[in-house]
Amino acid sequence: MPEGHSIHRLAAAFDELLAGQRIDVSSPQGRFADGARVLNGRRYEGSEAYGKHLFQHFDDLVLHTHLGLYGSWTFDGDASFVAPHAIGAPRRRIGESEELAGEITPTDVWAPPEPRGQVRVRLATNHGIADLTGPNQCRVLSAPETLAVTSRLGPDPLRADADPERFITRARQLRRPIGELVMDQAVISGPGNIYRAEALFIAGIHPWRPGNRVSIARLRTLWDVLAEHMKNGVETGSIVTTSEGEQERFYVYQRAGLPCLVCTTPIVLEEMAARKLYRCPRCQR
DNA sequence: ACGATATGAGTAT
DNA sequence: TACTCCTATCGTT
Repeated sequence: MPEGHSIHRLAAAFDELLAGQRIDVSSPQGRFADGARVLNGRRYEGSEAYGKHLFQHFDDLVLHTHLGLYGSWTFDGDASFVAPHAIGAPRRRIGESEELAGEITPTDVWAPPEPRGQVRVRLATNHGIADLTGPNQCRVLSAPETLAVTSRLGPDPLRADADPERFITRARQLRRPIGELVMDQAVISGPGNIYRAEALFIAGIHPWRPGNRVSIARLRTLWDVLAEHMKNGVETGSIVTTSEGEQERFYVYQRAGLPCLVCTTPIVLEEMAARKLYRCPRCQR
């Protein structure tokens, strides 16, 4: 899935492609027919990403989506729609994986493609489309309802308004393992299973250590590591947490049984709160 | 044709 | 801790 960095990329992409325009909103699959009718023809005012939540403002109404484990947005359009992209090469898909958009010729006459698979929502202009499949949240909210959602989220390291002290204070109050707290969106919003594993490794923290037994200094380091790597994820569109020169993308994620890149001890795979947890038994204390 | 899996999270027990 | 939701993909029969 899309961790927080993907959602921030989406917000930027939508601002660039749709802001200020009237949008044709439909639900090819039909499961969002009512919402699509309400939003259809409204002006796109802007996007906001908060943790893994995306809020898209259509006049006074908000399309709130959450991609869950396997949701994704797929883009297609003519050169004016897809070509310029503030955050790197145009991507056809933002979700489980991103692919480079195919070759686009300015002279192409573009026509909207048939929806592929279960498209819950299609946002369309004359120049392009964005199709949403597999979200675990997709609904229309008022502004106050939007605030009610974000007010339950912990600070998002990718947001300028994030307060790391809120994360540190909360973590220090809880006895649950720090590995669980990093995945708890009420404690810190945006990180998912990959950033969890990798940041705890880089910060040298044992995932099962209770939050209230991780020092303030190490929690601050953990926040900084998360912020640094998630920002890199926003810029590049992919998660790579290893240092330059390293062949692997990850230190521990999906490396069960393989030698730790730092100390060669085999990486351990366990289960934590029904999710896979990877750690180095020697580097993380 | 199945079945397992996935970068998530709410609700029930 | 388990079940539920949502979908595509890849491996195995």
